[in-house]
Amino acid sequence: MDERAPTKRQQQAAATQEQLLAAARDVFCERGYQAATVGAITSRANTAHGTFYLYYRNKQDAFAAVMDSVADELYREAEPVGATDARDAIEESIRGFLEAYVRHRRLWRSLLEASFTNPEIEPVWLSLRSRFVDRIERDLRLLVDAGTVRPLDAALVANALGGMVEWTATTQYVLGSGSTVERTVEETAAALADLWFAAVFAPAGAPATT
Amino acid sequence: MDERAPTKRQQQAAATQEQLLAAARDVFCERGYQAATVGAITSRANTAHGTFYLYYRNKQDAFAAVMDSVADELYREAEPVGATDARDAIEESIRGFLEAYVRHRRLWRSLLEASFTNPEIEPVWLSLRSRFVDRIERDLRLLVDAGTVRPLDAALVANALGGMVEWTATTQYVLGSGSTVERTVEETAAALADLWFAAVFAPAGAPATT
Amino acid sequence: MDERAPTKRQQQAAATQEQLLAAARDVFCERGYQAATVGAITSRANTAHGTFYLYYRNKQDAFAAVMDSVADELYREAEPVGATDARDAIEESIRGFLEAYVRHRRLWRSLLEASFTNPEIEPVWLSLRSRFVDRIERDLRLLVDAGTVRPLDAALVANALGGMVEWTATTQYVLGSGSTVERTVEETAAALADLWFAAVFAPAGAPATT
Amino acid sequence: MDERAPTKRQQQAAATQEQLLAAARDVFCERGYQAATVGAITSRANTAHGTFYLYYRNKQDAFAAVMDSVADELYREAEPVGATDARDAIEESIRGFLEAYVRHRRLWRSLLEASFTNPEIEPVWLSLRSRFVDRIERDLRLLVDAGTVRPLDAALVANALGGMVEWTATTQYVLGSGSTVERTVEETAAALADLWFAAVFAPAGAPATT
DNA sequence: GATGAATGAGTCTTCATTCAT
DNA sequence: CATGAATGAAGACTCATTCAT
Repeated sequence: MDERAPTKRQQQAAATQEQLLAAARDVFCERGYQAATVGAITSRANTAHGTFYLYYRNKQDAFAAVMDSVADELYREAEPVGATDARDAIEESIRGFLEAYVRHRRLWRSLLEASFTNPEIEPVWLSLRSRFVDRIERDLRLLVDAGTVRPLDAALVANALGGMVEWTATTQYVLGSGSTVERTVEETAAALADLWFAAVFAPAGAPATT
Repeated sequence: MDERAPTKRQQQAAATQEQLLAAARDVFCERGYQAATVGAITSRANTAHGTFYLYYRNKQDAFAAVMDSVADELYREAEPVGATDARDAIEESIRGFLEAYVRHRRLWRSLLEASFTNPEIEPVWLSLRSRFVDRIERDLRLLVDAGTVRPLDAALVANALGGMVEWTATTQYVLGSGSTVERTVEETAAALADLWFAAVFAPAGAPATT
Repeated sequence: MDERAPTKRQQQAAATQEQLLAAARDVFCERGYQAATVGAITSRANTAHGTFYLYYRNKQDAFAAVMDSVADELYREAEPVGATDARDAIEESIRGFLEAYVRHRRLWRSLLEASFTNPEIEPVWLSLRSRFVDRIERDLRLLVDAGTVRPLDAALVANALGGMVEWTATTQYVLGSGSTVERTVEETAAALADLWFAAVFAPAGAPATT
Repeated sequence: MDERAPTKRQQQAAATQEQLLAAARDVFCERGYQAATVGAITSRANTAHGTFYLYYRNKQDAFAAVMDSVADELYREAEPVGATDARDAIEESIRGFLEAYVRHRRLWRSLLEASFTNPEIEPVWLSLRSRFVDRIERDLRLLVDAGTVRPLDAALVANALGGMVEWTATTQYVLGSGSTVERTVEETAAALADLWFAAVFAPAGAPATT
């Protein structure tokens, strides 16, 4: 009976929730987590204040919902399809990530803010992050198992290299404008890919110690 | 009049300021930035509430003072004296950094929180960070100029490698316990040094593309 | 049209109202008056929120209905049938009252709470109470008219003695556990009957002034 | 140093607290417990909203303070000095109590309301009440020990007789005007004293059972 | 220099009630 | 009859900052 018929009321309700979600995303982008208020969200969504609490338990809950709704975009996995070359695949992948990151920089900033401010948000962030890191780890493991690269602590290395990219993006594109290195996404992707490739595909033996 | 011999009052004042600074450090460690209150600081310092404002303009200012007072410890530069080997020098340097980082993890967390929450704190963090990154950049530049390593965008690479270490430390030691990779400082330092060395000292030509 | 034969809809409606009433009783018992919410009642009754307002004007109204529905149980009049002895009759009556009181202590508590909080409930409580007090008054009046006891202000005395029993029950069985006197219902009934009997059947003349 | 000199600031602080206490008493009288708001209290006290929280943890705390400050008046112990006659002493005592009760009827009502609404207030009420009941119990025990009256369960009887007076006062003077018996304090005191005296000083043996 | 009393803006959250469907 | 989405008023509490003493 309730299978196939989104009642008019259900539609309206869904629309309301949608409005709230969109409003929340906007407000979190503009103000960050702390400075965002439920009032700002509802007034932008053109709903009554109390309506917010019909759909979200509290600000935190709404924030988690927002992050969830953009998770795919945030860590668009830029699957390096068709790249015949490992190095190109890496660069392409990094560039895709950086582009997605830049596109949502405000939201990223809010997520980091929320995670550091509010311990209950941390898991949200970590799970988002692990989608990215886990894929790296998996790929590394394959390379190691195939003997293509020297033995590596896959989990640690994935976290380190993923962190390198993530943190470079953060320092360059999220934090205080121009406070650090200023490079285009292209340049940055190329340089990071270079480092990444060199780090992973280095010859096994203790490298020549200059 | 204020040349020689600190007046008794001046001594008193210095002592008071010292108490406030110590109290502030403790409180920021325990509660983080947002959750820290001026009241908590003054009551731990055994001073009146208003006294705080004699020495610091506001919470932010006190936080900056705290971070400044521990800056050297935070980024102890573990100058790899006597290391004859580049690889050893890198590992030693990274280990020193990680150790300092772990020792002050609470304060680091507060600093990150404060930076993301409060734009005015960002410069404090960036300047702290640049003490570390700048040294890396300088060293890289020497290597590049000497032709020891392939040409590199020193600023970008320094930021990336520094970020790799910093962010690995953050995810492993600062964030929600056990949420990610768990390795000892030793293990982590070794793995990071390996990556770092490989990344920097890779042969110049486009490496063999698997 | 609505003479005979309750329509199916009417039966449905009656059932719904019954569910709401039962749910309301449970919720008032568990939470008291203030803390009870319409939402808690409807969700326990498995009805929509709005349905509540089809049958009750508001929370107050539902509460009155609940109290009305249990009125007989609350002040079960333990008509002391067959008691040949006045004293026994009194004790039996008191015991019956205390037992009923204890059985419904939660609801009593709610009623008192509601009466003190909400002036409109007072009449509900007073009318419930008067069922009890009025019977005492009537009996007293009979005794006075028959010359069996000394002249008494029947209304006042009935209120006083009734209140003695009622309030003893409240302090012993309704309020904060163990905060006052702790006696079994038996013991309490016996002692109260003793006082009651002595108070009513005292010799007329100014009693011996010790 | 802080022995004998109420600083000007301390005086002002004390005055502020005094204003808040008086304002709170007024507001609780007028609106009852639930309906009283911190805002109403501070605006009547001509202080900022936050000032309230300098002196009281919350509404409950302020209420307890109010009740404490009028405790003596509430249960003025009308020590029946110079009464040569037990009966007169009882009546005088009861009258004193009723007068105090009537004088503060609004506050009593609030206290009952608060006790039933708010479990944490119960102890406040019970301790106030016990000042009254305990004295009765003590006196009863003396009479029993002296053999002047028949053996009685002093605690229970004190609670019952005290409750009789208290509850008569409540029903007659506190609850909905004119809803029950209407008698002057004089009349009520006389009747209650009569009952009390008869109940306590009844002859030991099971009295003639009509 | 130090004190600490006073300020008051700012936000979340609950819930009785209504009404379009 | 029943539903349940939407409303919006109402209030408690915190805390950075000031300033008279």
